[in-house]
Amino acid sequence: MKGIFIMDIKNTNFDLKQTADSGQCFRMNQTGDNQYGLIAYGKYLNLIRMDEDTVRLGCGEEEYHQIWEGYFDLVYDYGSIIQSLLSGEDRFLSQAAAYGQGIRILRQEPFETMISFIISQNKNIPSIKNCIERLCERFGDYIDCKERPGGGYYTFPKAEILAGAEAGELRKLKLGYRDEYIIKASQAVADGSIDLDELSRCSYEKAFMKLKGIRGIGDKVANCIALYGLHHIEAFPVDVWINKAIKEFYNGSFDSGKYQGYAGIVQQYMFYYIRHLYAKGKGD
DNA sequence: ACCCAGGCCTGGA
DNA sequence: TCCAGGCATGGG
Repeated sequence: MKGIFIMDIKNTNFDLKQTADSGQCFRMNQTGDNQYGLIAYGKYLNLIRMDEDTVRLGCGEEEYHQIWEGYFDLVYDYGSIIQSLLSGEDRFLSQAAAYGQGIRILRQEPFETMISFIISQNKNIPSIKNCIERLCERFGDYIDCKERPGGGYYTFPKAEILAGAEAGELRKLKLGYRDEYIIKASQAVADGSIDLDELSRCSYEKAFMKLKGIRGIGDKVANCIALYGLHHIEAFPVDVWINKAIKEFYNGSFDSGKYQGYAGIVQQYMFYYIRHLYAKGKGD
């Protein structure tokens, strides 16, 4: 009844490298040539780039439809958005869209997204990844795994677990001053005073305000959680890189309202492209 | 040693 | 409303 545990996905706008390097997720890593491994929703998924527009997922059909099709937003048509950007008059955006046309906006677990982006503040991406792995090793569940190079892995911790963690324990994981932010946010989720599933169903504006009520979550982090965890694709996170792009290519002001309803996708192309423009010493 | 990182909070103009 | 400084720590 399970069938073969391989799913080939045909999609012209699904690039593993671009998605893994897009800064949305911190547990999708390259494991070989054209090969990536992802830990999410308590599972490990192997992904292989087969050719231009084919990705092979190491999962069965049931798991695919239950988790990964939504996770990678594969039913959504990114092609038409890219086409409109390519034919638009904004030169920077058309180049950005052309460069990052394989990026997808992920539907990550809301709680993991919330904690991950609380950690992200004032850190670079490699450092964020290291912190998250340490957090998972210390507070997540160990899962035995044969498909994964390196064997078993740790799931992202549950809110109830982190809610009961001690600040000192988190400090040992090099989370710095974010320790109390993480504990308080986890407690809010665990005791029900914030309902992340409800926030994914309500409006972006309401979700944004509710998230900002949590200590350690400001405009930028709230928008990241809204976009990558709650799939409010109108959210437009502004970080140091987006600011760089706005300063350099838009004379200091950019109106994301021109892309009503999908500004977050536009933001993602901008982020990925501006980082590429500034990248030094790394061929690609 | 130095500077910056997918920022946020507080306090003072 | 806007800005400066502090924050805990690792990566480059």
